[in-house]
Amino acid sequence: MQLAEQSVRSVREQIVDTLRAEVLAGAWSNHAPVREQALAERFGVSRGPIRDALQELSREGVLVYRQNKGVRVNTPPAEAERQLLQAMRREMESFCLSQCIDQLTPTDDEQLADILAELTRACDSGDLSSIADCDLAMHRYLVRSASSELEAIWQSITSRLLMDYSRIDRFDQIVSEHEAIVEAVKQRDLKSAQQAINANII
Amino acid sequence: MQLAEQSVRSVREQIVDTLRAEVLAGAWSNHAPVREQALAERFGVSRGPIRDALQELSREGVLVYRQNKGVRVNTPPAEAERQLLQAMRREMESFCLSQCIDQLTPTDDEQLADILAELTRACDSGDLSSIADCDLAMHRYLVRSASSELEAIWQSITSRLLMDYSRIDRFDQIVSEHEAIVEAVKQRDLKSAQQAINANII
DNA sequence: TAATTGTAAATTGTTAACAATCCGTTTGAC
DNA sequence: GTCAAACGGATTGTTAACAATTTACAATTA
Repeated sequence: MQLAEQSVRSVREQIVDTLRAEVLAGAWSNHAPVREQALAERFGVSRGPIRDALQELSREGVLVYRQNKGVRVNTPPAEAERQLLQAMRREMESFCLSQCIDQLTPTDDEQLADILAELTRACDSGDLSSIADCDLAMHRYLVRSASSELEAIWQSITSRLLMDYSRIDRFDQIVSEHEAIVEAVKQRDLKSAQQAINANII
Repeated sequence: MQLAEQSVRSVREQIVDTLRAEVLAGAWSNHAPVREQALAERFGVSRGPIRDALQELSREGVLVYRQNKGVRVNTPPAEAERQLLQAMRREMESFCLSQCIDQLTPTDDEQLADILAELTRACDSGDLSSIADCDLAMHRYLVRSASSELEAIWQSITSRLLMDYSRIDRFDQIVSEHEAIVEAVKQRDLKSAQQAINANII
């Protein structure tokens, strides 16, 4: 894992991550169109990087793009699609765990613990955007540890699944579920970790 | 299915489709970097739409983007990843068939027959780029008929899988496999169609 | 020679202006 | 009064110029 590479993130990446967290946290309406100029002013850049970010989020499924009409927030998938996407997400994360769990180092354990701590803080304060961010960050960490190649697909599936993130009310359960994941991973117990992941993806 | 919408394709979409077909057909080296200016001149547009297209293909997994260094052709996935991606692709296409097969119309049958005819021509002439294009077009048609939402994920999986497309030598087998798919779909025989799809995805 | 520094060309990243398109409103004919 | 065409503001799409970064190569030094 190259920390130096990751700490320098492009303007587009930062905008993408910010907007994604907001949308998945339910902070945006899916009726009002998203205006490029307004976002450009908010982030203090021109429309170019904004368009890049919106395009990426559209490809990812968070937003929907229509020619000459800009983007809007995507709608949740139909139930049948949702079940398929969920099955695929479980399959991917189980696979990634099996690939990476024996190669993780104490450093990785610390990073996961850090994410868990931040998730706990976010749940305490009830900051939905931050909760969504931390929740996904932990799963993403495990996926990325196994294969950066699969990360984009995972993100695409996850983004489409979590459209109803704002309905969460049991913050404590989120924390305990992720504690179980971190603990099982720390023990290098593949079966338990996969179980914990499956229990968390509902 | 809105044909009017689809027949008007944006500049970016056309460039994306053209470049994807070429890369998947093995026409590009994965050593030489891709230059934006050269592509802009080739397509007769400015670098803007080219950058959009390259970004989309990067997100899709056909190309790999590195900050300030442009893009290059992606490398094939490791064997373990390839197997996962293949399983996911099978799962998706089986699902999409089950969703759409009873809602297809004779018009859809004709469209599939058209794609098959074009695939046959492409195999006769040995045009790898066109073969890749037609092969994917048929599968994409079925996926899109079930859910335009899933199309992007399917494309992302498929693009990463087909990196070794240029190694195909048995053109006649490609045609017969797709004939089986079209026939089973025409009969609205879900089981047979799923079998034919699975046999084709290897 | 090998390693390092400096420099210029090439390339990507960003911006602002301009063109094309969309959408609500007005105008006008019937 | 109703409908359709035309207008105008707002928004997206494209372009070309400029800024920042990388890369290749020459010059310098140990």
